[in-house]
Amino acid sequence: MESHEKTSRYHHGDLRNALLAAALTLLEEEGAAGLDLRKVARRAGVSHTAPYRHFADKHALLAAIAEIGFNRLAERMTEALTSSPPVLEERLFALGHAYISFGLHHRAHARLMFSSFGMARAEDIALHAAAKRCFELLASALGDAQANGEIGGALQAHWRSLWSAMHGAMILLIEDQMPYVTAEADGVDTLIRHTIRLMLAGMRP
Amino acid sequence: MESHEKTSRYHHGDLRNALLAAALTLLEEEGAAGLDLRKVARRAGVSHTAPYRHFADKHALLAAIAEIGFNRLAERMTEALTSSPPVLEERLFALGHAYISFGLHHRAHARLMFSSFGMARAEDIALHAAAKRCFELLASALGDAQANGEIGGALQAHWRSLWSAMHGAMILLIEDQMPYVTAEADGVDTLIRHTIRLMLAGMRP
DNA sequence: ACCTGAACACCGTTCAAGT
DNA sequence: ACCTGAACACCGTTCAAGT
Repeated sequence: MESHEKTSRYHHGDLRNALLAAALTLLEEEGAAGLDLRKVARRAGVSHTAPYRHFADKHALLAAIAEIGFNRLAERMTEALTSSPPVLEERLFALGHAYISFGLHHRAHARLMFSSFGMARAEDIALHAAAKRCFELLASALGDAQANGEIGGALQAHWRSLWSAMHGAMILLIEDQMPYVTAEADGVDTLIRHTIRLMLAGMRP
Repeated sequence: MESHEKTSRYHHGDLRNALLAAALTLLEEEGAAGLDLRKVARRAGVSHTAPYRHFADKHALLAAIAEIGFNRLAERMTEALTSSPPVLEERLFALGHAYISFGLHHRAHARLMFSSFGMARAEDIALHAAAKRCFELLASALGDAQANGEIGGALQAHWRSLWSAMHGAMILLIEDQMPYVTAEADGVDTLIRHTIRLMLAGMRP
């Protein structure tokens, strides 16, 4: 009945969020290897068993971290879209750039998001929804373009191909496996734009 | 001086290879999670410290496994190329198909190969060379086509874009993150072919 | 309702010691 | 030259117990 409990607060304050924040910090600082449950708990100032009040197991913590990542990525992609000129190639470039630079700036987080701690996906509805929002931004950009008559053909097929290309570029760059392209913006932007141009050529009606 | 020691054999027989074989079996059977050094040693019938005679640490064992993977992948891609009609689209499809179906048939192995236990790459010359052979097959297919006048533009840029797309498709399929495309051959082949056609359209001189 | 401490079954790695 | 056993410093997870 009292209003001082509007957000769920525990002894600690809000341990669930404190744990997530600690985990995100560890991910930035030490990469995926640094992300163990005991270290996260230590960082949040609680015993190593406290997290089990808030997450069923380590997997559940990772899923929550991944969900946060997809929400942030969707934000970046939405921002990129609104501040881009209303030209198809530029819109796709903005989306691709947001996608890939998110990955390059948060490597461990991106790896975690796109690591199928797999079937978790089907069960974790919130995680699934967050991920879906990201790739639907790309789908709707293509959908608009098709409505305008700028591109023809099978929308879903186009979208899958383009997304594959953006995702592959991101992963190869993150893992340092794209030969002769360092993570510097110039080479990355060139790769994104070239890829989009190649594919748009095939999508013209 | 004697000839009975042409291949290095130990008490065990050839523990190094026995360990690699055990690791590959575990990878198939249990995925990356099953690949711990003690389990590998147990499977090979030696104590859990014996592997350290042959691999500096777990990382080194993983790198050797990755190298085997790239060698096998290069084989599959080479075979695909030789048994494909001498038409550019078909040659690229054969390469993409070999690449992606390797990944789908050996998910844990592929994940490991393309997980940058990263800077290891720069140091491990054999691993680096094995990986390079794979993506040079794609580069030379495009190079031939350009020599024939079938495609124009910047060869390296084309190659990076196409490889990104093939890689992204493989990863998304492996991780079950390509919505509405199951791992069944039909949907996968359609995706590969569509992607190649889109890009080839942009490469025409 | 939320958290702790001891405990269990594991890891990777090191190091003296065995043959 | 090749392998073993005990040991160390860790994990994730469970469970009785505390407030």
